Amino acid sequence: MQQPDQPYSVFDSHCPARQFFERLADKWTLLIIGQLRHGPVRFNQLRRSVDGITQKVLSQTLKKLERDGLIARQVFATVPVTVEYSLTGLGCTLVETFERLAFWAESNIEEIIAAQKRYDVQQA
Amino acid sequence: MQQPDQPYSVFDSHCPARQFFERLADKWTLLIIGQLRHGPVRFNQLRRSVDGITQKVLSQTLKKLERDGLIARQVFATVPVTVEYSLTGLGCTLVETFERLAFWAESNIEEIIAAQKRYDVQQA
DNA sequence: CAGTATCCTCGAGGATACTG
DNA sequence: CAGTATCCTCGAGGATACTG
Repeated sequence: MQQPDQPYSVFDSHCPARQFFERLADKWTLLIIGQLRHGPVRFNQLRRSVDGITQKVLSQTLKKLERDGLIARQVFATVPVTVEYSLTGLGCTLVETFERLAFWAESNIEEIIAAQKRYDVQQA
Repeated sequence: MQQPDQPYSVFDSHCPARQFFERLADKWTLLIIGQLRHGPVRFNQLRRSVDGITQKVLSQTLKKLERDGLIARQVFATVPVTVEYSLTGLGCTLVETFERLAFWAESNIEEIIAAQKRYDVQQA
């Protein structure tokens, strides 16, 4: 028996976990998950709150996330129609990871900018 | 005073933290950070262990990470020359985040694949 | 060994217009 | 409101050859 408890590795490009890891590490996936962390949000609300995303890309990303079982899509028969997106149980388990990453980025950005300046001076 | 403790948000596209968040969420950055988590690694070792990465992209990504102050580059005057990459203190604080993300992907990939199958059947 | 230099592909994603 | 349809740009990143 070889590694019965961990058959999947994000370092192996043929591994399904790696495929999904690359999906997580895309421009919008985690930001959308993050916006849903406090409850359901409508399509255009999402579009406004995730600064810079276009309709098409938001629509595509939501569809992929729904397919992965991370978010749920619920349609309300109002006029005009309303659609709410929310996290599934699986999606919820990912939120903490998003929060850590976001918190890290927001906390350490100043130190990173300082490092970049040092580096650029050294190169010049 | 408005939000003195949290001037940066990853949801704002003009914010430096968002810029860096997008950098974190790229195809290779976190995988490289992850490979360095047990100590220094040489260039070609990295290339072999991060499955699928090319020389050029590895080189580019390492340079960016060094500029950000997340990794350190040390040259040894052997013949031929040897170069070791290692995490800085700042880089180390990011490793835990990588590990959580990798662990999440490896743990939940089967549930995700099952959700995808259900979705595809429903659509057909 | 640890890269750089060149050329090139290809698909993510932006812009814009339209719709049930 | 919540999308779809089309067209198009542009740059990440792959392939290959070369080098101190």
